[in-house]
Amino acid sequence: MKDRMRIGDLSERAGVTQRTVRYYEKMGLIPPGEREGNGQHYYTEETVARLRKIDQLKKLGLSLEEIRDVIDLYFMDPSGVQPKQKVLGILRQHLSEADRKIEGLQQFRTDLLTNIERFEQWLKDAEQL
Amino acid sequence: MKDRMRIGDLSERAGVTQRTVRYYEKMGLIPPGEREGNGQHYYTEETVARLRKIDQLKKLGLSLEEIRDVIDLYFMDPSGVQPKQKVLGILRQHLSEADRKIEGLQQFRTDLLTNIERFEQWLKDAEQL
DNA sequence: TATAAACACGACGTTAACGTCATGTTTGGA
DNA sequence: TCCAAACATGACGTTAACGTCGTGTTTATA
Repeated sequence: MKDRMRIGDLSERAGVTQRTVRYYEKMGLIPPGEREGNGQHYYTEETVARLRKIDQLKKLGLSLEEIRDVIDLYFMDPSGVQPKQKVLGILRQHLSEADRKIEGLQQFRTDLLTNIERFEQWLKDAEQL
Repeated sequence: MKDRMRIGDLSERAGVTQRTVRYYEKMGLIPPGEREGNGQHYYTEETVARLRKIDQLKKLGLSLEEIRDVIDLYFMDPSGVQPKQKVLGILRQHLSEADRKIEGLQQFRTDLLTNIERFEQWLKDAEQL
């Protein structure tokens, strides 16, 4: 609930390791948060949300690189104007890829069901002996 | 169309590299095919089909390990009886995982669409200036 | 039969996404 | 103030799924 966590609290609240936080930081997935001259990094509540969103997207099969391309849209403040038309393109691309994957998975699902049924039937038949 | 290809033809027809063939062979995804004492491996038409099916499943996000668990079902001859009840379990598990992934992807798709619309609207508004 | 093309096999290289030390500095509580 | 707990950083390790090289044997063709 604080807006000045160190990496320990952050990682615990987000459910990731400190190594992961540092890795994502270096990869540009989350903003860095150094403070003063001491060297320790301080993070805010939004970073927790970012880490959780990243985790969600990962579970959908997106790579960190892909996530880096879209993550900002989830935390866009309506003030950062720019040639972000590019982002739109990326989004559309991800959209059609998602469509492809969904279609493929549904086909796979159907195949699995068919196989299961065939298999059960075959087991039943074998029992008759 | 031959049933006695060597690795060159096989890999070309299946659209994979020879290294991939050897790797899959070692991983147990395709049956080995040595012949005589010479050392060269000979493959059949079915192996081409297997390689293509493996490629399809890969594109759905299955790992080689997962594929190894189900690939035989696609090429099961109705004669190999055994405690393959286990296979049924694996199939069911894959089924529910596929369901989860589909659901997630659809949510992701919806999110993307929302973001795209919001973004386009925002661009339009900004143009009004 | 002489060779180039094809094949076999071992070993090291590569990318992604971190894990796991090792070592040195900073912070927070008794 | 002192010291254990927390943090920073660098470096090497790990898994998956192959790529790439080097070297040595087999096959096919002129």
